Amino acid sequence: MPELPEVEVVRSGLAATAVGRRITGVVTRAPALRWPIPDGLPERLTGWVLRAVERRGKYLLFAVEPGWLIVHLGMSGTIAWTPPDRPLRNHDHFELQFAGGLLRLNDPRRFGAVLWHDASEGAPEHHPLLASLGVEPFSAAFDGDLLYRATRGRRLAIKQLLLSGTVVVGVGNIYASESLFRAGIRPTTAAGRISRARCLTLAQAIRQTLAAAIQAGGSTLRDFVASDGASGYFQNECFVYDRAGEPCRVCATPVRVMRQQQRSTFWCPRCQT
DNA sequence: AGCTGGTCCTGATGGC
DNA sequence: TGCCATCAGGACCAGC
Repeated sequence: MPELPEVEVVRSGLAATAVGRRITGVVTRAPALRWPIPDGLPERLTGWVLRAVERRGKYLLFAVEPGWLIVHLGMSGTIAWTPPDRPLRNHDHFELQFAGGLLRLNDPRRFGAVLWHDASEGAPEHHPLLASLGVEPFSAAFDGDLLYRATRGRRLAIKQLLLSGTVVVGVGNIYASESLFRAGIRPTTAAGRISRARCLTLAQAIRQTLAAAIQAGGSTLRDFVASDGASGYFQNECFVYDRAGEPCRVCATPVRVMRQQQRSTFWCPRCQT
């Protein structure tokens, strides 16, 4: 489910509602998501005030004095405030308790992650999973120039390069199709054959697409909700994603769908060349 | 049965 | 030949 916009919507919701509150308890109800949930989280987290909720790519970072709780929502994860009297649902794997509030992580497919990065290991950027991520799309480091340099010599299709997260993070399957549509670039184009000018356009399209999605509260295709339970509505604003056979919003040509690396790619054969 | 928002790992390939 | 970077496919999992 969650690509960068959805994770950012969750992050900003938690930054506004959870930061500054003291953690009163931690409950782990599953031995593992994608990886084992580390032992000792209750001891590491309980009693500390949550200092910040940050984001790196699609990872959420909950900062407390001894370190960072790292959470990834995978394909199907949600983390939201839950009434204290609400019975456990299936796949409620983890929870953070605060005075007067309860955050529950629910993840049916268990592709997500709950991990710990100790302050003694330095900044969380040094965590093995975060160390080799591409740049943040809203950082000054990300522009058409970077995209141009990073794509030279690459024969991989641009859609797949965007999904890989090695150049820029946060662009998943929905926003890769949407960004390429906005940039007018065919998803199968070899990354290394995209001109400098089109790299500039694409970098801009990526930023615009992600920003618009954040503005819309993310995309709720099935089950995404923000930390307050709200659905996103960017799916209604998509130009191509999940619109196979429907008329392109720009030229009315039927939107096409194809498979790239086992993932659906949606595109307009007329607008994208 | 086949599809779904992610991404790590493995093994194959290709260039120098 | 060997080393490296790159790339494709499989794996994980539940729900519809």
